[in-house]
Amino acid sequence: MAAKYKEISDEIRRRILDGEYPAESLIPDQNSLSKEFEVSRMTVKKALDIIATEGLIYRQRGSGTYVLKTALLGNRDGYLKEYEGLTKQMKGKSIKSNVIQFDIEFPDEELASILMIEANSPVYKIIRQRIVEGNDLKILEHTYYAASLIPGLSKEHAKKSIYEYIQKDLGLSFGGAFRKIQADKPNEFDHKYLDCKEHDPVLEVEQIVYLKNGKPFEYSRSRNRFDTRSYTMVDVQRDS
Amino acid sequence: MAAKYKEISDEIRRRILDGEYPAESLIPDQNSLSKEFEVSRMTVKKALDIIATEGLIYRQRGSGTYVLKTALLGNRDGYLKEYEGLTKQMKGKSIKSNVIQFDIEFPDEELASILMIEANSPVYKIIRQRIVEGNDLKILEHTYYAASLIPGLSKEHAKKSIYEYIQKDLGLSFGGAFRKIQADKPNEFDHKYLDCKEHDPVLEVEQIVYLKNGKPFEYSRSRNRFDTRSYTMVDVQRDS
DNA sequence: TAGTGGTCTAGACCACCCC
DNA sequence: GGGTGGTCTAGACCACTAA
Repeated sequence: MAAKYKEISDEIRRRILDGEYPAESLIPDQNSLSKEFEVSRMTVKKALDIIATEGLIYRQRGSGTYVLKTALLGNRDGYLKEYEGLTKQMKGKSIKSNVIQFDIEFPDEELASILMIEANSPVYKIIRQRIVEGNDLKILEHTYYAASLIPGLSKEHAKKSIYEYIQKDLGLSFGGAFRKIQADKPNEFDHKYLDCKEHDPVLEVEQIVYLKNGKPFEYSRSRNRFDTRSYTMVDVQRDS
Repeated sequence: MAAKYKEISDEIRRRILDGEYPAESLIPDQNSLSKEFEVSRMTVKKALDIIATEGLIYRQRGSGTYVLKTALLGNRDGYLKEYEGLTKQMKGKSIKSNVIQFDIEFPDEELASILMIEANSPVYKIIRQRIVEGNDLKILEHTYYAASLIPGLSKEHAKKSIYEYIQKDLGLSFGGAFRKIQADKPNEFDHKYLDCKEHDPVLEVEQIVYLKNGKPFEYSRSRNRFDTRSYTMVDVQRDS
């Protein structure tokens, strides 16, 4: 049983996306909604808070709650929730993972520091070429996992979805990620696996992914040829 | 008079950053905090919600609230809150703005659609080279403003801070932004104003910035030489 | 002045962790 | 079983907008 505010926010989001609450229009006030859903006004407000951080509505004291006409911008191409994993992110599309390297080794000083582990605590080093079918989209991922946190990882998992193994088989939850996006010149790997021409720029997303308890378990660099991928995000001002 | 939950979250954040609540430690439970600050537990929780979305703490039902050891990662280089404007973002550093072009013109079809204006509603077109002093950091900005929303913009404002004009003089507030980050090959402008070598990749941030009422007022592309700038961000999973 | 959203309370119940 | 955080309530007061 989900929380009430979650169910209500899901319902209101649906009404906006389905056009029952059209863009630019006022939606019912919080008192009406609390009567309709038979909850307290606080619970309605909490539901609206979620919709607001998603950029769908705009509230003004004394006036009401409006549907923003930008509410339907959604379905962004590379919407950056990378900790969902590429497999989930590209849902509906089939992904082929070509495992180029799968090793277990000791981290160098920098990597040990990033993953907050000791120098004698091993890490998995995995390089994969991911191919999104029917899309001509190729991605090159250099990934390290702390073996102490993600035990039993195998090349078989790497061929499918590592995140599925971590979440379903190991029962771990992700807490968030720290990311750096940058452009780079292509290297030999990129030429080979991304079909880069000699001077084609590369877009790299470097990330550290954390478990819910704050422990970093993954460090990765995901490289894309400049003309195949971009990252989009929505930033909503808090307050109001 | 700020809201209580805001004051409390500011105070708790300070305690974490100052080390009064050390990394990895448990902070006082919500009942203790509500007694200390003389507010209800709901208000304490709302304050902690803010700190949690900032990635400083981790809460576990039945167990308590911990300071994450990643809490001090802050001070990221190009932390992506671009709607603050470069001037504010680079606070402490002096910025020189070299106005390359300042025009008012009619938008083409695509731009009119992006800014949600009519084809006969004029826009300011501004190209600026921004130079962060002592940093050798150069940025090339191509910007369009809807003239109907940002009246009275002048070349003088462009030499200083346009955002300051919008916020202080016009009294407008920003609601958020939609961004796309991508890599690109350098063009003639980049060679000239970013000191790009012939094949140096460029990192471009394309953004649409909205006012609080959801109206888009700015479309811009900010270009940086690949080795001078990266964008970092923190993504925290909701829930828990 | 009526109606809106923002904040806050005091208390309640629940799910969960740890002892 | 005792303590934690998550949710929810019913009502209150306030700030603001609009008529």
